[in-house]
Amino acid sequence: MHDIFEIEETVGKTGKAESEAPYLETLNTPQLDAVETVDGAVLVLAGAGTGKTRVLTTRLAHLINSGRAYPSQILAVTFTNKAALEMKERISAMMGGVAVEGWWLGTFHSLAARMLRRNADLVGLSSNFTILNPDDQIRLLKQLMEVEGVDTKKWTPKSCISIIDRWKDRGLVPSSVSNEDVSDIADGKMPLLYSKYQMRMRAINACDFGDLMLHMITILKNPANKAVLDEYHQRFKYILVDEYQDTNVAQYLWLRLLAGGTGNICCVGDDDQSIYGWRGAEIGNILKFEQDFKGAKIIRLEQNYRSTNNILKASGALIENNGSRLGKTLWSDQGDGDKIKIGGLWDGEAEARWVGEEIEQLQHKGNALKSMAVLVRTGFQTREFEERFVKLGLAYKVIGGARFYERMEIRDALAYFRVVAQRADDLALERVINTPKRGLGDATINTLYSHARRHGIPLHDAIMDLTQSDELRPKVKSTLMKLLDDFGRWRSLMDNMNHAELGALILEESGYMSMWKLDKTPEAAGRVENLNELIGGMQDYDSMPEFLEHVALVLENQGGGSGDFVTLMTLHGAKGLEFDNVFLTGWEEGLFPSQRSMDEKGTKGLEEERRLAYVGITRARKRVFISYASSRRIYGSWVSSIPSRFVDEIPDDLALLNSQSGMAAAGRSRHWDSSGFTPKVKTPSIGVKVKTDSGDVLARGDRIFHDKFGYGKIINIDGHKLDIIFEHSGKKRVMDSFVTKS
DNA sequence: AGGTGGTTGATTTTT
DNA sequence: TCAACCACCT
Repeated sequence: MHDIFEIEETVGKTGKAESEAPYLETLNTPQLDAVETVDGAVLVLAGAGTGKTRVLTTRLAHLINSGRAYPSQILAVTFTNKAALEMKERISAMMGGVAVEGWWLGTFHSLAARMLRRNADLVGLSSNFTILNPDDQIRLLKQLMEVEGVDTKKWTPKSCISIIDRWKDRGLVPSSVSNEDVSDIADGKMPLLYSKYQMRMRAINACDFGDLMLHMITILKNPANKAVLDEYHQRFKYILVDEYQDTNVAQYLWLRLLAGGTGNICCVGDDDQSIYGWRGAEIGNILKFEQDFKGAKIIRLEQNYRSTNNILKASGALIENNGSRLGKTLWSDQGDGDKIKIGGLWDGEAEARWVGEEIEQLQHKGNALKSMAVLVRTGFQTREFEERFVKLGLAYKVIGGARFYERMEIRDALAYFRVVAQRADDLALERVINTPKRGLGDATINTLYSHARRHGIPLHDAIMDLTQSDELRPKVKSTLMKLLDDFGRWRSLMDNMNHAELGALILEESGYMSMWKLDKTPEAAGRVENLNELIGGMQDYDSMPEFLEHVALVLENQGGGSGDFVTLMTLHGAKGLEFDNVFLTGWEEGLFPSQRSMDEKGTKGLEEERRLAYVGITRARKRVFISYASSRRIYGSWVSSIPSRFVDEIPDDLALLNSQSGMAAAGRSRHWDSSGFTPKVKTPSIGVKVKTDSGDVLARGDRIFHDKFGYGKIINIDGHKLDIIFEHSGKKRVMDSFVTKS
């Protein structure tokens, strides 16, 4: 499934294993130390390409082979399903094909869900609770915001749900949200909304991702549940954690509670690769590991088996600009290799052309397209490369984007299954109650919902109530009764019928399948195909609930397929992967490092951006190309920028620079042959001055004042529209009539 | 119920 | 620029 990528991993070579165990022989000294230091707390600081996964899997195998623990006594936690699968495969291969089913090896969320299903009653849930996706979360919160009279235009449900998510990431339940955490967002009603949200979730027997961790913490730290904690302490003799730098506070608390028994916990990670702070990851977890786990031992893996020394030195020089790090220095015995090529280009189009040319040259020298990746900071940047690659006839694939389980028809089908599996799943029921059309409009739904909320019961039960009364029109009433009847019948079939067959039956009997079969829009055929694929895929699971759990927790196998193509993706998406040739594009101040990160998080934001640059460089085995453009179209308007500070942080002696004539060069003395460039004739059409109705003449670079946004600087002029970077609210496009010269 | 025009606002993303 | 969303219309 991930045959196109060489997953992060390189094999150690120079082992001197004292033990007879053959799997230890290929490890180098620190790797061996990391595998054999089994007792107590251990932090393995594993730099990029130093054999992290190998250490983790070998350690797991070693614990079992040496008789220290049975597989069922080891808790091994990863961040993504891909990493968990990778570990399972390797372990299985290493141990002669043992079956790993039933082991406690999985993602934080899947393991916590497994625990929570056994103990759901302790937090007022039943064990068949639904796991909501972000879309459901937003819809639920939106309903509550409307009930509380919060303006959902001014404060979007999406941004409000992320506040709740961050609270959950920090392990905060509604009652522990403190005053400092309250802002004027949602009229200061966020704590109220949070607690209503949790109440409603309980009423519909549902959890969001954050709850999986949060509820388990609540259970484990409650003295009344000491027996539960004791049981886990007895069970788990050893704990292994991957990507520790990405854990949030809740995950840390969960780990610490579970490790409280034996104290044998081994975390592997790299503080320099912490790039998920914006979604709650707490780099402090790895930085203060020694304080958190008394007597902890830190082992550094610094020999890199992936990249050339030039690449390692460049990334090392860059990351040294960060303040708080544990610190390590990567080295390799593979020689210096090529210098980094830096290209300064006029605009995004020229940048895409340059990258295209370099790719073709590499190709002529015998490099396969799949050895190359073009990495961008933000999704929209891929477009210009795609256009260029299409022109050149270069095969490429964009990784990331819409996934199978996010397609509309798949979600609808899953919503039917969810209601069958768990009748209280309001959000699923709401989704399909009138799909296909059954003549149930907004008015009816609102009546049902207000009844449900008033009585604190799920929608499903509200429908049962109201179909016993005369509040609804007879037509509506009979439609609803028929629907409940259908769901009841499907539910009763669940135990006796094959779940895939049942799935097909539901889609037929509900009329959902025929809705698409009769649809004559161009995409309808594809949707029918997708639905059939969904039914087919269900066969791989043992039951309907197991299938739904998989869908809720497991991401799509992205980027599959074979063939030779250039990979295009974001820097975040590239973490954990490696390529011979890596193109790092759009290295401009404001874009990378992103202005928004710096505005919102200051130095912390900048340092995370720098770690992102570090991750980017260290993806490369042989060659790194970095490019920046002096102007580029962003959201329709031209933006000029200077080269990223990160470009300057690459030492001159490791890089060669060429920039298109007339451009300000980033570094001073680096030059490589300039024959590769054709000077660009056309310069982007950018206005420089405008006269406002009030008679002011505004020019690019002027400092201005805007009634709503305050002070800012004009970066571009397009007729009477100005692009301005405001000191407090970032870049905005405004009309000149609202602006005065300051 | 379905279509339309006007406004808005826009990273990074896994589970 | 462009897509998503909503209010309003047919």
